[in-house]
Amino acid sequence: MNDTEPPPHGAGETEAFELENFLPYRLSLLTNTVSEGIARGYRERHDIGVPEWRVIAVLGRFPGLAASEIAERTAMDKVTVSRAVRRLRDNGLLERRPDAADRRRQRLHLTRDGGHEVLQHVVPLARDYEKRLLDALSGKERNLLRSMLGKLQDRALAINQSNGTEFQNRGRANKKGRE
Amino acid sequence: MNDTEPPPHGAGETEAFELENFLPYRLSLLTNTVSEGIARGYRERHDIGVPEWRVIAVLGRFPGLAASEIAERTAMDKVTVSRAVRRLRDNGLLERRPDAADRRRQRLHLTRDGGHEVLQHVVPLARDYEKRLLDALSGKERNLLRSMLGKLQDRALAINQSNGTEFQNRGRANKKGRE
DNA sequence: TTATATTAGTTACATTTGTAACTAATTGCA
DNA sequence: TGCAATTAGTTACAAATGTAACTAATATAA
Repeated sequence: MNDTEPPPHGAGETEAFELENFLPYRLSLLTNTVSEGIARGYRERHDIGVPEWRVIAVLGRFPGLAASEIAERTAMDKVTVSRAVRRLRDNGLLERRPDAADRRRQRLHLTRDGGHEVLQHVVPLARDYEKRLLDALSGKERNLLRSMLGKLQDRALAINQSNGTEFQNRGRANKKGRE
Repeated sequence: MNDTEPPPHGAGETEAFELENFLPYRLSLLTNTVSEGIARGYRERHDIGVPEWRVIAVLGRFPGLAASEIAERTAMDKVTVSRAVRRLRDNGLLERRPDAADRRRQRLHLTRDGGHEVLQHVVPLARDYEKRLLDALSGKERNLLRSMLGKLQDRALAINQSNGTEFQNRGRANKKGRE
């Protein structure tokens, strides 16, 4: 009905680049689908987004981290963390405690009736989603997937570093060290 | 130096949720790293972003698609496509031709000296990045990866549909069909 | 010490992105 | 026909995000 068949391959054309089979594109699709699916479990109920969820998750495991340490661990940049922390504080999900040794630094803790409650509600949802997702794979595949994702992540970082002048997927929190 | 060891496992705590081993988180990290790495190849040189690149890639393979059809094929929503098309037009990378049969619709084509040029420059970059990335895996792993990503994508869509009322990862272009 | 550089965290501004509402054209059907 | 529902695409507004600039505190070293 429309002239939508693959192209006549005129002259010296770039031969058929298939976006739908392009790994980065497929990764992006999958990530979006999965993130959306999980976010739906907490977004409205708890009025938080992905950055807030990550902060909560990390603080659940490592209470007392400072914002900059969260940024390091979550690969979010410090502004994103700062904003997430503010929202969480505004909603009573976490509190700050001044660091005795360094007055720039604020140690962060989930509140018992706020952050911990959310954590205990969301963690099972997240785990359940992950489990249901991984049920699409065999046990052998699951192991291989983890291993491959690790290799790909390492490689991607290596490529990016070898390419551009310098780059950090927020692997380090701050924009220091440049030139 | 800081009190950052895993928690004392107090009372009925949610036991150690490890964000860094959570599949959706790892997918998100990898996607961001890869997207950034590729985008650096065209962002500044051609003044386009990911949505524009996708539109160009799809039009390279399927010349004459309308914006709504691009939205279907790329899983972007129609507003994103509309904006990308406008920018590309503003920069002379593509042109519209009215559809004879349906005057709402505009058939889109890359310009020979604009869009095609970008396409022919960026496609090799993209392919090269993908190749370098996949070099981290064995041939067997590469095949398995593709197959697993397919299974996971299908499963994720299935989960999302079974969960929320309704959902489409822009798998369909418009927000029709709702109630 | 005291000047300089670094770090933690926030604020300001510009861009991007999503949702909803809108216009114009087409389709369905009474 | 002709009127309601649908579709293509755009616009308007709000929320999210990134970059740079900033304040305050600490570390470095002359």
